[in-house]
Amino acid sequence: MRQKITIKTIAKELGVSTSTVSKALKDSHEISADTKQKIQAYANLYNYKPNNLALQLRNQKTKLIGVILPKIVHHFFSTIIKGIEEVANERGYHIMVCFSNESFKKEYENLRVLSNGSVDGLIVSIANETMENKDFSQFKDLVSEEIPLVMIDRVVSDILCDKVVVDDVGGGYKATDYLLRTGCKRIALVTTPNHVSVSALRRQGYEKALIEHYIKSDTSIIVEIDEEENFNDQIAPIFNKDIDAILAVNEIYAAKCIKYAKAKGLEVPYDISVIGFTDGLISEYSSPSITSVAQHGFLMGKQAVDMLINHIENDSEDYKPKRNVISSDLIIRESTKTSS
Amino acid sequence: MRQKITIKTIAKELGVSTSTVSKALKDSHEISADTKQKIQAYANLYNYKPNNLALQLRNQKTKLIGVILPKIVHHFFSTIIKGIEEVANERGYHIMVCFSNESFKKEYENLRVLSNGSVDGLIVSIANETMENKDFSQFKDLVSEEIPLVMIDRVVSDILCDKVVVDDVGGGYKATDYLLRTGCKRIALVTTPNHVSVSALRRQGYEKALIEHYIKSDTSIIVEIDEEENFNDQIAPIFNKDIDAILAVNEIYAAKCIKYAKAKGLEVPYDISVIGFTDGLISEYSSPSITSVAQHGFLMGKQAVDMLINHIENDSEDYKPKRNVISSDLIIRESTKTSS
DNA sequence: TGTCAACACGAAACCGATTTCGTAGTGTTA
DNA sequence: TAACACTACGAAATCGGTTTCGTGTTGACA
Repeated sequence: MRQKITIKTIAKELGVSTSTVSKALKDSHEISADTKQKIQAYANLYNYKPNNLALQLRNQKTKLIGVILPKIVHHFFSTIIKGIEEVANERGYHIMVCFSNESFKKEYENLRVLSNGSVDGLIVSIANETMENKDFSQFKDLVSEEIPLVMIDRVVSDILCDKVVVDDVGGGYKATDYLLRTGCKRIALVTTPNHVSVSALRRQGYEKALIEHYIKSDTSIIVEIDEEENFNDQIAPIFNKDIDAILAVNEIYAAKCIKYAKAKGLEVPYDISVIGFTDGLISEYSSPSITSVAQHGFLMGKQAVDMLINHIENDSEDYKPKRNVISSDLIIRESTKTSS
Repeated sequence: MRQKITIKTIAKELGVSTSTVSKALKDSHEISADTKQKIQAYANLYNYKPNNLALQLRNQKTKLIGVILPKIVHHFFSTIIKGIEEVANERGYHIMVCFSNESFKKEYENLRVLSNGSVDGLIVSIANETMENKDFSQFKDLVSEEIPLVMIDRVVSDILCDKVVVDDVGGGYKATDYLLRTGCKRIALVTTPNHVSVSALRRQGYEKALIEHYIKSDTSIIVEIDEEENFNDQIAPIFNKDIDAILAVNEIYAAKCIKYAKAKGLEVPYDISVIGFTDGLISEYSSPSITSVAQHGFLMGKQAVDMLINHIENDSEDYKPKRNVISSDLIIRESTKTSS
């Protein structure tokens, strides 16, 4: 990079001290109008910009927020980022984004680097691998170092920090309840293995709704997809079980189920209703469009960063962790019958 | 934040100088084994981490790359980010992500902040608004300040920096050519206003293919969507023009066209073929799945960051700008006939 | 004419590291 | 014993700003 112009350069060039330059650029009353004018003109001419690093070091704050998410090519997570970035910008912050790719090691590495003073606070959604091996020590370290932290979506309860979560139980409940109210009797559940905490919660909601309608949940129509490659082989069995509806824990599963049903000659929603989670582009634009549980990632991002910045800028000794729950709503489209 | 432990703390506590501590922590031969052991043990015990800001200021490099994109909730751009982040991490960098939301002002603001020494280099895809008003002065400033810059996807030719672009002309050509080869005769184009540079290029490819097949392009079957709200009203006219295929400049337009065609009782692809751009989730999971032009955003991100870091780490005086073109491929799915 | 306040500016400390250079103390050698 | 090398460490400069405090000059007032 070319020789940057600094306060020192200006001071030397104009034969004044660095303090004078600094004050003049801030329009301090201590400096005479003449000198100010001269310094400001010079600074403008040579396009002087104060070095951010120096300011950050001096002020002991970076106005930067670290964000660590499991993945990015995903509607829910990208809307979260959008929400975070929007509010962060409004409040004068920028964001550093990292991805764990669901890997414990990469998450650990990112946390390590970002907690070295690079950022004023962190927003994290935990990687699946970390959820499985249950090693949360690095998060506990953050808390004990008093680095402001907000956990979103995938959270663990014994870490004392702010949290924003989706009401996944409620979402599962609402979807299942809606299917039952529109006349469905046997609702299959297409989900992921249970260690994925959000799936487990959605399943709870599903089971809760069934119970309320006096229906026994039947594990033979619940599929836990382990490898996405042979998705169709894994869901095939439930189609022989007289089902008239499917609740899928994400929109890709929902779309795949619809495709499979069509291939089997079933018509959606007349022969079979389908509801997915994650109200993304697939749900909106496929045909039939898919009824789905919206999780409001945008709102989640906004709330998370608001809590974080409040924490950062509030230097009272003891901060009481808050927990926000974002309710999930059912967006009704063409893949379900209308309530009658 | 709690009182952080610094080199100074350690030095005072152990009664040595800061230089000794610094050297001991780097295992310098200048320090006796005894002293080293003592200092390292102390640092470990109190979980000392060197302050990143101080290091960045000292080393005059941040190991940070600024990324400014028009939007995030979009398959193409999110894959670009993924590509950038992956290679950046491999090479020891992190990324700061900002979004312009297609706004000139926000782009300008982001550029201003990031070029203050916060990052070692920038990757930018220009906002639509900037494309329209053609004010690229801030980019020229970056170049003259010798801040490494890579422009991706939406680029302007008279800025002397590295570039990575998609072969949009080729993509438009390949798609149109394929439609013609599979028996389509009248291919409508559903596009955006022409100032969006990528749309203009895709249209060039479309027209080139028509010419090669001795077909005159007919503006009555070309629609420039201006407001997405009444999309259907805008495309309705072309359906009365005997068309047997549609080339849409993005996957949302393609999906909406398919939906509209279905509603009109047309069957895809037997009555009408459809091809979109951006090979995202919609194309893959809707039914019928949509034949589309893949733009390889992942690859684009990887190449961009590679060029950028090469530039950053190569301090030879004159850097010659490079320009990579990523070829776009046709992914054939169910919304088009098979070639026979 | 002496006193004092206001003005305009500079010196120096500071943020947290790294690194160059200097030096006290010890041991070796002629 | 004088000269010298080596070990182990510290002082100080540096990165680029901000901020506190001190000070020389001026003018007003008694």
